[in-house]
Amino acid sequence: MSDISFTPRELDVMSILWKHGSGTVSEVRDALEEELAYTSVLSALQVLEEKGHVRHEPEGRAYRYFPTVAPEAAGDSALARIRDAIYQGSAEWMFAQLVADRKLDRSELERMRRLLDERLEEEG
Amino acid sequence: MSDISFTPRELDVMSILWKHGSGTVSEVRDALEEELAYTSVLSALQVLEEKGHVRHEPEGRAYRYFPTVAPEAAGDSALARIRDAIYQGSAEWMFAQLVADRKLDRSELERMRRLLDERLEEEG
DNA sequence: GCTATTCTACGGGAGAACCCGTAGACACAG
DNA sequence: CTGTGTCTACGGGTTCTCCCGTAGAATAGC
Repeated sequence: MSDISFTPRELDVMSILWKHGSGTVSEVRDALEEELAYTSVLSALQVLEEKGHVRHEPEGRAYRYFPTVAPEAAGDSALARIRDAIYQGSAEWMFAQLVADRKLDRSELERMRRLLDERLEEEG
Repeated sequence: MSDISFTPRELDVMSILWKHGSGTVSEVRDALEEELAYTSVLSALQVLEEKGHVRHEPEGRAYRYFPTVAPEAAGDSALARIRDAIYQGSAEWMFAQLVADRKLDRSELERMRRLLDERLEEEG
């Protein structure tokens, strides 16, 4: 499996691109929580492009950047890493942690159960 | 909440300590997949200690290192980070990814549902 | 006692990550 | 034409990460 991973700052930037679908340097910069210099954000995007996680198209005088990696792919990678390293390979244990979160309300939990039921059905 | 995070190598080391409860430099070194020099492993542990993720006790001539952070705490941090950055804050979406994993067998899925049911009960 | 082995402490080098300033291209306003 | 503003390219400085060699202390073996 392609191992997709990001540095903390790269993840910040990718998160914004995933959220908005795409972004120019200025848009990413504005969406970023921390205030970085324009060129810092540009650098981050150029590095991400070098690594193949992002591509760009000219738009007017500027570039518009698009993610080339789906969040699901990045998520799979990240979750597998956590499962193996922190939960010793136990998806169930990780799941238990997830479900233990007090912030989850009843409707969310019910939708989760529904997802699980559907998954169990297709399992046969 | 305290934001716990590890570099890739640090995570390798912590994973071993969590798995075995504790470890000397040699033990960690032996358990590591990649073959590192003895002093490389020592360095990693010393850095982890500096950061407060690990402590040590003398044992015979050597030091025995103990994690000071529970895997659950690290897991919570890591999962929250993934949820917010990759799944745009949606625990449900992340959950769907988790459950979609084809490698999960029926009994695992059923135990997950049981956990979910218990959680729903205590939700009232 | 003497040697070999097994530790830790220390320091440093290579490379990645991170951040930014400057230079130059381009467009637009006046 | 002449600023003024916005954009990318480029390069460099700083810090972190990662890895390891050497030095020296302590122990074990003989």
